[in-house]
Amino acid sequence: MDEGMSGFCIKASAAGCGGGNGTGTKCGRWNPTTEQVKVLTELFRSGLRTPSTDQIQKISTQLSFYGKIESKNVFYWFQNHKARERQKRRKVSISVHDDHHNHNHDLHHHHQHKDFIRRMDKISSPKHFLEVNHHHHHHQVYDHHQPEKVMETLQLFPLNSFEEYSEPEKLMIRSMHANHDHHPPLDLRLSFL
Amino acid sequence: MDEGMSGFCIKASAAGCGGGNGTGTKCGRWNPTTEQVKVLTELFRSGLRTPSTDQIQKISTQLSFYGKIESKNVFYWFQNHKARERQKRRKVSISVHDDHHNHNHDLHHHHQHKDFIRRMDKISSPKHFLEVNHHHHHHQVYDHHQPEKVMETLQLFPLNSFEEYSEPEKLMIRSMHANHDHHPPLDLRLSFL
DNA sequence: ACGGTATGAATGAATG
DNA sequence: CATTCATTCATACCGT
Repeated sequence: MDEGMSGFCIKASAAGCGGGNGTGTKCGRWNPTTEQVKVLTELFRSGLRTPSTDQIQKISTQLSFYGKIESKNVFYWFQNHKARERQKRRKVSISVHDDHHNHNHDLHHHHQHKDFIRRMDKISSPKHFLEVNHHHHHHQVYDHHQPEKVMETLQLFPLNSFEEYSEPEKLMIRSMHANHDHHPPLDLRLSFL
Repeated sequence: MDEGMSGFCIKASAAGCGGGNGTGTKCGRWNPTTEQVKVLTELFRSGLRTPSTDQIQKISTQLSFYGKIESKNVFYWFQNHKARERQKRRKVSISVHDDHHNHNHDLHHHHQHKDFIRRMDKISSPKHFLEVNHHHHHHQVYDHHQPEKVMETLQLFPLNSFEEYSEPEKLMIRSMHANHDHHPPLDLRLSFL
């Protein structure tokens, strides 16, 4: 897995890194070698989560033996790894329960995939509050319109209201949910917000 | 990383993966049904761009009626959809009708709000040897569990003196631990078990 | 069979 | 530390 799964992500795009590092590494973005990842992972597994500046420097120095690397890469690596690890731990696998799933009332379209039942526990989704953006013009022009409330209420199937329910799973939902917008009962369909 | 890939179901023996369905659907990757895509697209169209965790879970639960799906799929779907839309939008916007006036938009939203980020400054480049000379008390920066001993002090490589000059790169935007009179307990040599 | 394209998944890099 | 953006990798799928 991880890098081990293949270990060929070495993309040598000779795009003038100018760096002058003889390794012909791509400059755009650090591409860790398998060895580097291995070591980093090992350190992480050992319990290191937020290395100090000194540690970061040392680590990157050592890792530079395997290829181009900068301290900030190490820094980011740990940040990301930690964050994603946690994120992963907080997934709620819901579709594992096969109640009456014979959902084949689909229309006769092209190809229909019957791939099911498999417990691929992986990361899940991040959480955040409603970020009904405030039209702050960033350097991007997306998020054109965030409807105040996406009221679609796409009632497509026998909705199962599971508002604040937490299955006996390991819902690690550390709810930072301060207060949802005082949603009274909230009909919980596909109408969010 | 551990969280890297998912447990691919390369061996669709009898577990999930459809168990020899005629379509030979591979389990490795979520393949949304047309209904799922339809709903997702509808939601997107209605303005939803970055669903919160709650929303993601609700959506995926609802969509599971149509077939196997997990929260992460929904998460990724929105991420990708948003990103690609932006990317496409960008391609079209590039040089498209720049009001031939060359607006001198001198000011950009360049955040020069960096102030106390100097710590990462030096981090940008690997230093010489590891100068493990600092003594200090213990102040673990490790999150929770800190293996009493994480070090094996396994010298992997010849501690070369690699001096990578740091280019005028941005400095890390982040204040590392303010005072570090004390250095981490680790004696920082790369080590792994 | 390929080759291109659409898109799911992963992750480096930021920013607040 | 949480969340988001961008880029890339890996596949599924479709056309020729």
